[in-house]
Order: sequence, then C-alpha cells, then structure tokens
Amino acid sequence: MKAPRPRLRDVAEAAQTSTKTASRVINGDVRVSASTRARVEQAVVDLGYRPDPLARSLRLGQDETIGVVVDEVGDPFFASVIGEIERMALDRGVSVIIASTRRLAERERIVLDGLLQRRVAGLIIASISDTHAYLRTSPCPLVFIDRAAEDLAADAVVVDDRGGARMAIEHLMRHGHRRIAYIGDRLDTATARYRLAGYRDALEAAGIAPDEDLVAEVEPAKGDAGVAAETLLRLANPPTAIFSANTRCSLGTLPTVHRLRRTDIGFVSFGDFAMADTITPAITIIEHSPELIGRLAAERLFSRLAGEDPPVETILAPLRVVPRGSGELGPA
Amino acid sequence: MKAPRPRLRDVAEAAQTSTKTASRVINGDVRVSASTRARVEQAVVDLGYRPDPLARSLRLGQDETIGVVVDEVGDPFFASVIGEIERMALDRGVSVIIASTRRLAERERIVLDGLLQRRVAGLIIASISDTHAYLRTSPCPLVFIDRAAEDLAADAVVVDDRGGARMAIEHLMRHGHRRIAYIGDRLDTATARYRLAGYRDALEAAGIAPDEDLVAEVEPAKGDAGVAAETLLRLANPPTAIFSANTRCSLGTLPTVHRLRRTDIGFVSFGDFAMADTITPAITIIEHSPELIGRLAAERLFSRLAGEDPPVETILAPLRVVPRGSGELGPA
DNA sequence: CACCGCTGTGACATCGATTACCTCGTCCGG
DNA sequence: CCGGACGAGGTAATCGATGTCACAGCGGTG
Repeated sequence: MKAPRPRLRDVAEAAQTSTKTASRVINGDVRVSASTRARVEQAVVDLGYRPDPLARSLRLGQDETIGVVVDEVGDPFFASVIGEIERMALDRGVSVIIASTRRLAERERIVLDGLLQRRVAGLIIASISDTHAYLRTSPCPLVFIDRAAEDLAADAVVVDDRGGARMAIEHLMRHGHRRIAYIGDRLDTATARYRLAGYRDALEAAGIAPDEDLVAEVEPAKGDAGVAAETLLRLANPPTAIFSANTRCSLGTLPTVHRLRRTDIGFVSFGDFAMADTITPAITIIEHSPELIGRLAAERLFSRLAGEDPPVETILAPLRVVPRGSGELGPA
Repeated sequence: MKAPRPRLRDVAEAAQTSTKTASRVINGDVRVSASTRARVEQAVVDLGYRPDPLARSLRLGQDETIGVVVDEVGDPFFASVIGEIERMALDRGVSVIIASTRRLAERERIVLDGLLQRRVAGLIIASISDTHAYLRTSPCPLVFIDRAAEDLAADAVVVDDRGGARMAIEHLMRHGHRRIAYIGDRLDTATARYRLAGYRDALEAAGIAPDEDLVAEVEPAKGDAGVAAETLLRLANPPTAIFSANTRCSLGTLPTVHRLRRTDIGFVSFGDFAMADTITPAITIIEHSPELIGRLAAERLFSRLAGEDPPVETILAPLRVVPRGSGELGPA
C-alpha cells in the first residue's frame, strides 16, 4: 500500500531525463536548460522527493553530521554548550551526534574513533586525554573546547583558566583572606592544572607560603568534593575561604558547607550554576558562559566546513568575577 | 602516504576469498569452514578492517543510530535523560543524534522528519505536539518520554503528572495551606494540563473553591516565571504557598521569591534541581528521576530494536514527595 | 569548410557492504 | 549407480546518489 520513498531515478523518469541531470538540478548545477530544470523541479514536487542522506554521505565520503564529545552530557556546563551547538547546527540542517567520555581517555579514543568511522563532517571535542597524535591526520576539522589540544595545531575555544583562578584568589585576598583552600578536579586534565597554577600564582605574588593541606584534588562525579570540604573545614588550622575550581565541585561542596553551618566562609566558584545567586549567601563566581563557548566553537567549525581556512587559533572566551556575597565575606 | 581505509574487498583478497564469504565471517554466518573463517579473521586483524557504517546503513536501509528529540538540550531535566540514554547507547555501539524542538510543534515536525529521512533505527521523543498521525506508519520503533502520544499506540515512559501534582497540593494542605498558587508551563503541552488538573483535583477534594488569579501559565524559557511569582505575591489576597509544576519554573520562580524576601512561603517543586536541598529553606520536591526515565525509555527502545515485541505500554516512573522544608512551612 | 570550444545531456562506473542466486562437490538413501 | 539434499563459496545485482567522460549540436573563426 504505502509507496516506497521516491528515488532520484523516479524523479528522472517522471521528468523524462537521466538521473544525472536530475541530480544536477537538485544540486544547483547551472548547466541545465530552463525547460529541463522546470520539469525536474516539477517532478520533485509531485513525488515529494527528498534525497537520501545516507546514500549521499556514502558517495561523498562524508556525513552531514558533526560530533560533539564531552565529559558527560548531563553536566550542566556541557549540556548548555551542546544546546547551543545543536541550535546552530539545526539552522544549517546539520545533525549533531553526541558522545561522552566519562573522563576516560580510553573511552575518548573509542568514541572519537567511532565518530571518525562514521565520517562526520567535523568534531567539537572537550578532550580529556593529552595525546592526540591519531587525530593529526584527521579527515575533518576539529575544534577543541574547554581544553586546548597541546600536541595538535587545532582550533580551540577556551577560557584563561590560570588567569581566572588567579582573579578568584586575588578577589578573596582583597577581602582579607590569607588561608584559602583549593578544591578542584583531578590534575590529569589540563584545565585543572592551569587553575591550580593560577591559584599558586596568586598566593606567591602575595607572598603567602603554599600549604598543601589546603589543596584538594577530587573526582566530582564520585561526590567526594563534599568529603574534601569537610576535611578542610575540620583542619586544626582551617582555611577562611574556599576556591572551587569548577561547577561540579561547587555543587558537591556547597551542600556540605551548608550542612556544617559554615556559610561564614569565603567562597568563589569557577563557573556559574543554577541557584548560585539564590542560596544564602549568594555565590561569587568566575563567569564563563557555556553558551558563548558553544557558539564560538560551532561558528569556527562551520566556517571551516564552509571552506574558509582561517589560521588555527585558540580563542579565549571572556571571564569575569561576578561578586554576589560569598566572595566578599571577610575572615572571621 | 596514508593508506586508505581497508575495504571488505581488501580483506577478501588478503584472505583469498570473495567479499561474500568475508562478509559472512564478519556477520557471523555459520556456514563457513573453519579454515576460511580463520583466514578472514586474520586478514581483518592484519588490515585493521572496520566495516563502513555508512555503506552498511545504505544497504540495510537503516542506520545504527537513534534519535532523541527533546524540548531543549540545555534543560537540566532533559540533559540528564539524554545523558542516561547516551550511556546505554554507547554500550551497544549505537550513536545518538539529538535534536531540540524549542517547544515548537512545527520544529518538531521538521526534526522528526529529518531523523526519519536519515533512517534512524529508533526514536525517543518528548513530543510537544499532539498530532502524530504522520508517525503512525513510522518505519522505526518510537518511545515517548515525559508525555505520551495520545493519538498513537506507542510506548511511553511518563510519570503520573496528575497524581503527582495532587500529592504536592495535598502535602501543602496538610501543613495548613488553603490558598495555593500554581505556576506552570503553557497549557498546550499535555504534561502541563495534567499537572494543573491534579492541582484542581486536590483543591476540589478539599472543598476549596478555585481562584483563577492563583493560576499562572508561563513560558519558563522566557524567564517570565519570576514575573508571575512577583505578581502572585503582590496580590491583595496573596497565596500562602506556591506549587511550581516543573523544574524550570522553579528555577525561574525561586530567585524572585528570595529577592522579595518571601522565603516564609510554602513551596513545592515538581522536579528536583541542583542546590534544591542547600538553599534556605530547602525545597520540598516531587521527585522523578530523569536518569530513570532515560533508562526505562532506552531499555524499551533497545528491546524493540533487538526484535522483541512486547505489547505497547505506558510505563509510569515512580514519583514521591521529598520533604525538605519549604513544603512543610505553615501559612503565616 | 574544417576545427574549436561551449552547452546540455546521458550511459556508466563508483562509494562499500549485503544478498539473491548460482555452482560445484560430496555424501546419502534407495 | 543415480537423484538430490546440503555445505561452502563465488558472481553480480543492489542500495541511492554523484563523478567521469563522451557525445551531439551549435556558433564562431581563420
């Protein structure tokens, strides 16, 4: 009963021409006479023809699809990034395949490999790994987000992690803090290393001797940020302020801070989150907009897909301190 | 320099056999002699052969990909749902294409059409539209989430919206509230209608006359939930409690409630969110786990893709009140 | 007038994998 | 000893669109 979807061949037959000419019309080739063009266009409408993207991809050796690889799709930061990328892709009729690495270099390999096998047209990657040799001959444009690829000349959209962390610490110091704790990601990601470096920069510049007891390296997915916070706050000589180096650490740490009724402590979060301005005290943040990062990355990728070939660049998304209260509390 | 990726033909040649036999080995056909099988397998390893998914899809008329269509990828609820689906898909080597409708029925049509054109193997859909006639002859299994398709016999994973809303209102009434406001989504989505119905059920069962001034229908994406909350709280005869019918409304409403220093008001949110248990007072919620919904939907879809054919079913994900403070405040 | 170049067109190969259909032995029962 | 079932494997068509290349017709040119 149900008619199978029309093929190019059917269109060609209806228009009394060859598939090649029909293909020309559809792809906007100029060298087709007006009358033939009209017949084909009519046939397309009559039959409701739509080219099969699969066949097209096979022939062209490339899929009208981009891949986005992030740590974890459910992470609010990446969810917003992806949302923005998807928005831009949809406008261009491009599909978005997403994949998450769970912060495992091995999985990253696997999903990237799969995406490349599928011949995606381009990739946006929040890489967890620090070796990308196998991407050096990538057949498609790559844009890194959140963390640049250090061993690869590829576009990246990042924030000034080191400078941002330093800004956060200096902000706390301006409000009188001298003992400031750091809670951040595992140091096997570059982002975490840079932010920790920024923290140390600021302390050193202020002539404060670093205290390793105040540096906690955690795995936010495991929920151990809260444990780290509790440990810090129970030290014999506890910090008067905490710097949380990313959103998920903040989300893990703050419930503990509140449970222990230590809302008197100074707090700055690298990255915003829902309700940050509503809890008491409201949380001072280093703001970096995931939507902006997504947009910049997608723009870059689409411009390359459109054939433009600007020099490889690492784009810095802007960063600023948004004081809301928790970062302006002085030490006891 | 760079060798092109090996094709099945290369494998066949290396194993001194035909593509057909090589294909049989790869697809696990039993009727291949042990020695031939071994040769082919060796060749596959030697050449690092990986079948081209595009070609395979074309031939099979189906892509090893599932589509997930939601309101908005950046929405925390859907982000978690997608995260869980992606997790399950990756385990099966299936890719996930995401698309968002922005709550526009027209866009929903477009993205679904695109996905169907791509011949996805299956679809998971949070539908915004209420006509799905064009999906009736869908070539692939469908699973609806969050909202069932009323005009289509298809699987769905939903929560008991009406009952859940009723639970929320009854909870507030048990703590003495009689004037309870409702803030929820536009009523052109079924979910919103059910939740509002549940709200009305509860009031009616308690013999409370409904007051339409207390019902606000908003568009959370536009940020007008906060405006609605302010309007409600400034009424001559204001409510003593607010029921927020979904997470995004809660995220929009609560900053306003706090800004107006009206944290004395009763509050229940349909749907959890980050920091809900950390703000003061902590927010009482109707809990429905997005991860669970994602998992159930994905399980259903994969079971159909595996050829199982259970009767079409609407699965109810469980729901419960999680009291945290804001829902247990009595009226002034 | 022969030749050149340009335009519009179509037959056919191609992308890489799957499959309908066929061939060739071999082994078995009758 | 023969027919036929069966196992193993090969040939070529197929999926649907696009690239290659050749060709016909036409106008201009030396």
